[in-house]
Amino acid sequence: MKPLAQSFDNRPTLEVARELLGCEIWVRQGNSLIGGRLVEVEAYVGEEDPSCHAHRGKSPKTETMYGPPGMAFVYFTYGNHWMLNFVTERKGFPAAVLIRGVEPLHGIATMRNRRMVARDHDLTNGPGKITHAFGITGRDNGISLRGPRIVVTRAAAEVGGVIATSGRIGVGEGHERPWRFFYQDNPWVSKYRFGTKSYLKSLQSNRAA
DNA sequence: AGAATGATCCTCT
DNA sequence: GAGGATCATTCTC
Repeated sequence: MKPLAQSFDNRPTLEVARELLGCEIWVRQGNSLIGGRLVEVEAYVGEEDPSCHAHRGKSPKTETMYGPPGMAFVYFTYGNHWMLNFVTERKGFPAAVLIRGVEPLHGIATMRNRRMVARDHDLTNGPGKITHAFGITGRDNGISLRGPRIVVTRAAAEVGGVIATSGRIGVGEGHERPWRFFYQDNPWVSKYRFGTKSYLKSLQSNRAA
């Protein structure tokens, strides 16, 4: 299980995001090993990006994003959910890739116990679902993605499928940037699609509030 | 299939 | 106090 090299992470975030598709994430805890393939990601790039949490500058909350590449940036949102990000670019430049969709490869019984859903493609087809299924929480913020607990590796074999892009989901200003990358038609891609009526509606309610 | 709603709580101000 | 890079459930057609 060979982790991605630092030279992989320390590049423009859009390149890293695009190439993270097909890579694998592995989480060890005790005897259990959970693994999956990344099928949907989003890039958040620098203080100039209005959707990036670092848009308002450095704070204890965003500090991990300013750190060296190859770390896990984990934060809490909407009362229930942890979000897992892959920190990119040089130390001091805040950028990260949000992991939104994962295709389960290993430890599926454990995921089912945690998630309690009827269909396997509901196990990990969304950012909050992934952290729940993999057992990732705020305790993991700032730890390395080169192990020992969490390891991100290159794809074991060539992964087929058409790669598509779209605007980012669930964000207000900046949503129009096509910085979401995913495998078209993969069942583990999250359900909320850019451009749907419900998505546009959520934008309106965000503005009203 | 699409739309609406409530859950629920960590982190910073 | 307020703000969320969401999810499951519960409706409606």
